Amino acid sequence: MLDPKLLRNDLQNCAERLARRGYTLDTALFEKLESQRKQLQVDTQQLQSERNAKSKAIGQAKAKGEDAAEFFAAVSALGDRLKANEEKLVQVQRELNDLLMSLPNLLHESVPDGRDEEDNLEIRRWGEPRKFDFEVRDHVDLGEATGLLDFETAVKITGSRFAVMSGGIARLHRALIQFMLDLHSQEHGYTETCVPYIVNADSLRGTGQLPKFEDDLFKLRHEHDLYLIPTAEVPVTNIVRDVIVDHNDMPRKFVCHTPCFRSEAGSYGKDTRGMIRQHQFEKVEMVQIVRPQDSYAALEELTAHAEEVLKRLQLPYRVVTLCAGDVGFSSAKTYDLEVWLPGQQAYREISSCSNFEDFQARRMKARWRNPDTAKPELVHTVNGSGLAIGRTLVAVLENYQNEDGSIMVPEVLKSYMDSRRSIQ
RNA sequence: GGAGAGAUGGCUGAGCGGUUGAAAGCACUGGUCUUGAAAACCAGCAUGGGUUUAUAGCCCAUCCAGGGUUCGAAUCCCUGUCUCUCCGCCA
Repeated sequence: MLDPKLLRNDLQNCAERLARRGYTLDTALFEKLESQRKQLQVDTQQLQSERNAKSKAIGQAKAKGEDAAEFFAAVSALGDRLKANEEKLVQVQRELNDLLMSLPNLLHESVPDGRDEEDNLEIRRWGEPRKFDFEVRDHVDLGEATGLLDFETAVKITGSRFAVMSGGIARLHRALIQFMLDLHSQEHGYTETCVPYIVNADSLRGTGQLPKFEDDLFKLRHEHDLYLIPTAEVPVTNIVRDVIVDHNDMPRKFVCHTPCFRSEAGSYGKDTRGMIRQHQFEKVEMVQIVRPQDSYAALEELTAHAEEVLKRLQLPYRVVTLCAGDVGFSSAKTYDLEVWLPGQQAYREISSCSNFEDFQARRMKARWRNPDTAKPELVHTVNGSGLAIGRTLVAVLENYQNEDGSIMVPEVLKSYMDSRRSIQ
């Protein structure tokens, strides 16, 4: 959520900054609701103040044993007006809050202009795509060749956009999870965390998936509003919801492996082949809770942590800064890591690292006590995938393939794979 | 699933329907004392919002959440959520 005070004091500027994203802020509506709110709130509080004063006088009169009858009528008369005012105020505040909750974050000034992913800015590349002296296969063909990746059976069990892995590929999949958790927890200073995969609506509002993106979620049939998590970001970041974090504990750094569930509504016909876009996939996520002044350094650090995974796996990748039109709803700035996929002859997203500044923190009331002011202030939240397991698996299969369809095991994974050298 | 008990400030924990935003303790901050520290003593110390140039004042709200009773609710009533104890079931 944006700072309501900023919107009130500098509405035009906010509207211009939101326009960079392609978002049109209805300034007239905001101003109308805001002026109504102001009038109603001032009036209501004035009436409350009168009521309090008179009720207090009754109490004092009674304490002295005096007759308080004369006050009674005066206070009763206030009652109806007060109630009517309060009801209107609540209504306007609700409308204002709905509007506020639907506004995306303001972008950091370093975010490049642009409309969509075509305009994203590549900032660096690492690794040379391997030259193959045979015709490369994509991961679907490789999975078929080894018989260890089965989409048809998954369709029978559940439906489209699921996969069944077995044998060496299932093992490789698990090895990737272990490797990433170990790297981030042992070398990058993150606390390994295990969280619920089902969350309530408050948590989803906190990180920004609700109220706008309910269609992207799997909602459970249950007496309460519960959802499968679309990313570990939701449960992990909400650890600090309604919490005042001790400044000595900052930054808090969490690494967490979870499955992720996404309905992929609106991506019909997109990436229908293979494991790139599934309703269920595993991900290792990094989340940092930091002081505001540290959040951009944290974003660089966390992005480097994600890159380190690709470097150790010897997978070529590039880093792009998302342009204004492509940055997600809650983010102020996002770097995407894109891994080289020989089967597609393209770089494909494998990690997304974002600084949300105080946008999520304001929704979550996640704060820290600033020792300089002694006041609770909003934290900044930063997170990123480190990495998406399914897509990393795809990248390993395609980059490490042999002519006979077997797969070499990356050096860093051998210790997680009983020293196996290849999968076939 | 059944039966009880409970939810109060950063934490622990008092609180006959009427100056209670809330005792006390801990923690924290400042001060006195001390060569320094500790101890002791003194003082301060909730959050959100409105108004405002203002982190000054003034005002409003907040004792799990939402309703209700009342001139007035932390305190009474209803509903929900969560926690704890016992029983049942269970990986």
